Amino acid sequence: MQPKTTIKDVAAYADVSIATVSRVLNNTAFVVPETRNKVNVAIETLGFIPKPAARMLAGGKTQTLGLLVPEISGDFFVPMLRGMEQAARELGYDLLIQTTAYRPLDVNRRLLGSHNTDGLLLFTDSLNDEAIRALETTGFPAVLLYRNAPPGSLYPGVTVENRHGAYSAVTHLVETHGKRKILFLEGPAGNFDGEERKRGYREALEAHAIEFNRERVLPGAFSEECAQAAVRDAVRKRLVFDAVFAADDESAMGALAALRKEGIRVPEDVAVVGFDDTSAASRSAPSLTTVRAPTERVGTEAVRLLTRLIKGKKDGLSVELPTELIPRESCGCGEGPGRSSVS
Amino acid sequence: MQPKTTIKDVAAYADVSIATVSRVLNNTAFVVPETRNKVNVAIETLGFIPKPAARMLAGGKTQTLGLLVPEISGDFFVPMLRGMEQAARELGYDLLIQTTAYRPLDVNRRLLGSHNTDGLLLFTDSLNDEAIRALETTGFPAVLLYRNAPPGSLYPGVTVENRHGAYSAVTHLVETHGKRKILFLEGPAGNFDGEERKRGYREALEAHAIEFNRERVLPGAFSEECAQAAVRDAVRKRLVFDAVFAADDESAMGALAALRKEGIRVPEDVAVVGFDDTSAASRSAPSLTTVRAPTERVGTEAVRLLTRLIKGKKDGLSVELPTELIPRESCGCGEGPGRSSVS
DNA sequence: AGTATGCATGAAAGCGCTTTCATGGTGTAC
DNA sequence: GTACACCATGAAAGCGCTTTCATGCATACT
Repeated sequence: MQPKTTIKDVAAYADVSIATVSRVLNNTAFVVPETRNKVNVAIETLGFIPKPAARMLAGGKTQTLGLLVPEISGDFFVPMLRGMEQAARELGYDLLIQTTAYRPLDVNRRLLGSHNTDGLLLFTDSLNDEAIRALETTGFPAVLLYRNAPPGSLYPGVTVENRHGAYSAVTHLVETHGKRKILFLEGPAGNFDGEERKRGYREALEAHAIEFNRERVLPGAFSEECAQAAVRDAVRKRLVFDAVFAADDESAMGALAALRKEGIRVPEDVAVVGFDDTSAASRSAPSLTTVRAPTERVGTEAVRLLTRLIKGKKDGLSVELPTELIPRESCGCGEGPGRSSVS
Repeated sequence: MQPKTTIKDVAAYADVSIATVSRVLNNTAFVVPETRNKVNVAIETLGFIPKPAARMLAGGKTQTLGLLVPEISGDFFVPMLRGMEQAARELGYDLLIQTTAYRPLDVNRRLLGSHNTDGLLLFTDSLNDEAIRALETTGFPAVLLYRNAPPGSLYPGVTVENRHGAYSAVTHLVETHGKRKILFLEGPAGNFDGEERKRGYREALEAHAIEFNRERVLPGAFSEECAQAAVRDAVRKRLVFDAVFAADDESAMGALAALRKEGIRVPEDVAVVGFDDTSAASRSAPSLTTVRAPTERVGTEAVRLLTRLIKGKKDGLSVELPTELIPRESCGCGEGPGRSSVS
């Protein structure tokens, strides 16, 4: 790739005007096959690659999608990103990653201004409701990940069946394993997924005529440390429970760790169920029963939706992807060697 | 942010020429404080943000760094990316992510062409030696991650002390735990880190007068599944060993799983040590003794190096970051409750 | 044959910015 | 008082591409 091949060179080589080259490049108008051929040969020979910056300046599009996340962390980040990258590539877009961690308000300026993405993927809590609404008034395309639009916004969202997933997890604990004193490790305050999962938990209790007990709701904050501390305290306070349903796998891992350290057997004494099915879930000992969320698909769907929005297709409705309970050892389902071989 | 504020508007508002606006924007020439002030006020008032595309077209720089990875996966990806993102942001660059998975050869074209990054972060095996050399002949700035430059290339690389880390891990197994029949789960063929770690393993054996035994080198491929299968086979083939040193944590996790399933106790019967200290290492049961690699710093250092290269500073020498052995339960060091509470 | 219609192509005007070069107004020196 | 620098600023030329708009040729119609 010669650094300096421009559309002019191609035009000269093919003996046509730059307009024609542009036309075959973008397929924006009919070009006689013969001419088209000459141009293609020239492009190939010269190894010409259109400069996106110029393209963008002239045309207005960047072919770049911005991903906004509060911080880069968590086991589900990798599959989600993988899904996005793949979809973006297939659709001819690039992916720009930015964290909002240190400039939560300044975002519009920086992102829309500074890099001119064609659209934004807004991860959960990357932007607050107000910022989202503000963004929408500018008419900028965006889709929300793992949350729905705030009141007053029409941005589509890509979510997973949180309530259904939580509902089936709790139902499984009750119906299959006869548990009735189920702790819930909730998510960070205000987090969409967390709230929905909690709702599913409550609905399942209700459906089985189990009274909801505030004391059984502990902070998990989607954090292993936090969950671990909470469960440890619960044990030491002699809180009685026979199962733990965590709002996410990280919390579930924390619960597992706390219980182990307190000498409580899982799943014999206490069953544990998580949510997400991160890669760690199947690895732990005991392996973690959890609700599988199609994380990678969330990424691809979000990108698809966004690109449609960008193209002006207003069919971009919110998507809710299915979740599924994956029974493993930690609830008592796993047949595997599990801990038996360990002892 | 009005979508259509341009430098012209600012110039008009401040009653100066666009050249002057550009000058205060970029601080490229002295501007009388009074004028500068007028301009700044105009910029502020109008909420003006220079368009990067135009900037780039005119000036030549994109302020964007490209990250090339073969595929998005693995526990270490998140911290590395976090490090990069942070450094990039601090230095005023954006991060563009691309996988080479489906177009391993086409890269130059697509990446350099299609998005005009100012420089490239090349992850391990994202590009083969030839492609790297080819890239270098174009004079394009790049730095290598987790590998050194191939012969004939002068690109700087950011690596970790693989040999030292491996050496100390094996030494620990030998000296502290009296192990002498140590299996090695090697990395993918040709992988830089893997090769270096293997070298460290061999050197440590040699230093302790333990004969190197080809049979004790098993494929791990940085993959949990692969490692698990390899260890399982080894056990079933009645291969004798008292420790496993895995070239990375994923493999180590595979080993842990295989041993557990085969009814072999860790660390009593067999000690296991990994490499990387991914987040999963401290979570597993037993927790994994491993060599900590400063993954996040690899990201930040790489970005720093790259931006220097871009600025033409030739001081960009390769960096090797320190590693450190983290003793936990899986080698027999952990004091924690570990598996005792489980049984 | 003469005019109308269609259509592939070329010429040229930007897109928004950076940067060179020209300009005119000071300040200094003779 | 004239001459020479010096320097802040403006005018204008691109950067490489897309996209009207105009053009000219070939075909179709009366």
